Amino acid sequence: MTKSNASEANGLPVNQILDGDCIEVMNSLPEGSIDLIFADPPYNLQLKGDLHRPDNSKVDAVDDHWDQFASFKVYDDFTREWLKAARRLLKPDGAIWVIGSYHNVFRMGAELQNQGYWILNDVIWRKSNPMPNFRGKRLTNAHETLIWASKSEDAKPTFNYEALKELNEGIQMRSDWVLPICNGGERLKNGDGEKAHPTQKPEALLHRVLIGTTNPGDVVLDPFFGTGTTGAVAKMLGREFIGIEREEAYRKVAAERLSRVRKFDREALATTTPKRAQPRVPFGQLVERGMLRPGESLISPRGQIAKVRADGTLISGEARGSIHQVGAALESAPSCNGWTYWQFKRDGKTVSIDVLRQQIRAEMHD
Amino acid sequence: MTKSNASEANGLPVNQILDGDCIEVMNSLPEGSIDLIFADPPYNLQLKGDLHRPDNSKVDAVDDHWDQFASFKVYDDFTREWLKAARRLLKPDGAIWVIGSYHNVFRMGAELQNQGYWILNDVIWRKSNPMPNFRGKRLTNAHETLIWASKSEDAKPTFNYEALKELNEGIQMRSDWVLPICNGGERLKNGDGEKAHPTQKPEALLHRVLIGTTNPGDVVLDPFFGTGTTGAVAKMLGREFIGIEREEAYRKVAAERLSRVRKFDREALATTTPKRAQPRVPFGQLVERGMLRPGESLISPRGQIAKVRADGTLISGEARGSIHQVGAALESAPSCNGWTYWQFKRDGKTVSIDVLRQQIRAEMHD
DNA sequence: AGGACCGATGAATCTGGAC
DNA sequence: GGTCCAGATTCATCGGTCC
Repeated sequence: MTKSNASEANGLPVNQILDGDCIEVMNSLPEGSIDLIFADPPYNLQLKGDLHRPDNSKVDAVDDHWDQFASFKVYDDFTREWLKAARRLLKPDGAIWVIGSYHNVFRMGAELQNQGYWILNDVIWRKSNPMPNFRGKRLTNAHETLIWASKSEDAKPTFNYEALKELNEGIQMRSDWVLPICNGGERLKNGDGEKAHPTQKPEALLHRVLIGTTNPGDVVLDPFFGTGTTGAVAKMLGREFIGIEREEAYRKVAAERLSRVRKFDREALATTTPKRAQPRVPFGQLVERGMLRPGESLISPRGQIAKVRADGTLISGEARGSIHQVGAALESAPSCNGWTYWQFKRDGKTVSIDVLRQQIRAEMHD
Repeated sequence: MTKSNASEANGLPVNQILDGDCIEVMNSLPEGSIDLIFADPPYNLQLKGDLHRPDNSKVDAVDDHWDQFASFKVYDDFTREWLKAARRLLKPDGAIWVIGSYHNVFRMGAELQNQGYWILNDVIWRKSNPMPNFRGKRLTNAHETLIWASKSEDAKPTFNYEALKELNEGIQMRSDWVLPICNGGERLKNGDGEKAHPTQKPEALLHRVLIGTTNPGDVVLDPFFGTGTTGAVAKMLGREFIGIEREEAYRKVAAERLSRVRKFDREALATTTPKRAQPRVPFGQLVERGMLRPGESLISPRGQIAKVRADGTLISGEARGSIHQVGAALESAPSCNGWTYWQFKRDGKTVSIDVLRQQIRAEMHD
């Protein structure tokens, strides 16, 4: 194992690049310990003879006379085993991202579903500068597909909705992401000036994945580490990473790369707080604290009146109950957010009751 | 069989809507007789409860009986059978298009490969106006996936490279297609003014498919005909169609629609594409792409400093939010164009962040 | 006539914490 | 584990009405 920055957290070898077959190494790590897995597995079986069975025996069918069905079988066996090992490692609310092209992504997607993973979204990385199709026999292959899945249907995976919305300038993030391919200064070269890895992923892609589906301190595993883009972005963003890579040349490039990466400071890593994370304020507290008086009138958007009662419930005609229940009753709606629905009068002006909730929350920060 | 426009070509019931189960009907047609199949099968959506918009209106979901399958096993059996029947019908150089979402497309793609179909491209239909994710729990589901495959690896499928290039303003057509969903006047309604079919596809999508991968006079089969978009566009473009549809209500709507369709003149095919507006660039993309670093300082015209956060928001004193919001806060102004307001330092010089936006836009034109 | 405003709606695996 | 209920959540487009 390469342990230049060796450290341990909860028995996990975090911030290291582990040497070996990804399935074996994953099976050696403790069950239910990983928050997120990002996997960019190989699929170019014809050109790369580096695919091995779980028992490490060499696969002949791949570089032998090309037999589509035999090779799909081999690829499916490989996919099944590493996805199984990955699922064992995930915490119950953990999640996985896989990336691929039409050569392999359908097989990965089907196997994810077969194993009980629950697909949350498929995401299209739309390349702003793809390689053209020179022979004019196909469409320009201008995208790759990612699949984001939780460990099971009833899991509660991390999703930083607000942070992604901010990244997209206030509009909810879509399932198609326009990002350039990795080239220029970001593209790692070996000593001969050749690209160090054929499929190095752009850091921007991992930035979006990690901002959106992990929190600072989370442990992110990449079983096909390559040049370590996942590790580099994880380190910048204050996440822990574990990389697995069997090729020494890639481990070396990745380790050197990681040594140059610096973590962003804490303030920069803070992202927009979701409203759901803010402390709950019972409406009754406004009455207890005298911000609203029992008997005082609240006004609906359509001018209907409800009276505040001493226990923090409302009464309006036949309807009585919480601010939400009475609002829903007046609107004949299945639900209603009473905080944004009701207003009251102060000094001749009409004010939302949510202003009072914000006052209480502001005090709680002191 | 509905044979209002009954005709025969090479023993094929062309330009008709056939009644019945698509597998049985396909098996009754002659082997090796079809040039192109376009298939929009049930997606096997698995919806639980109702979904309401934030304004409390209810989403009219796809809950039709024909979209219900008991298990992946049942869906896979169905997929295997209709793809097998489809492959028997194709001419040796014929091709197939299938469309789906992440619920079913991985299973279709894997089965296509298993049966010996050869995938030519996967194509992303990027919806310009998708339905948002109302609960903020996922990414906006903003695309669907099509797979274009030939009958076998050594086939020579029709591909009208030049025609697609023309459709794309002289640039090689990519594998991601931006098209609006089908609504407005094109969306077929039933007598009650409700949508006639829950998943009617836009004609523009079929236009591109048929222009790109068929020739005039080709026979196009759609085994899940629905409201007959495939037939309508085929007729307009001078292709023959065969539709199979087991729901009488859909057959009726489709037949009526087809009776109104007229074949285009050749000139009518030429369309002028309006100049696109400048693409919107989210500020967060500058951060994801490393053009600005989390923690880096931006400078206002009056020398005030704001720090960039990892989600593309700024923080300056008490103010936090988008580049526009923080700029407006510092100026006590109702609004502010952050792009022209903020600057940063590079190599000792002060540069407007708008320069970075222009860089990104320049790349997007490639 | 034209612009502002409002309501409707689209293939969706769409909540979470307390008790 | 089930039940209850607070309360958080939307973008682009079309078509109709109002000013």
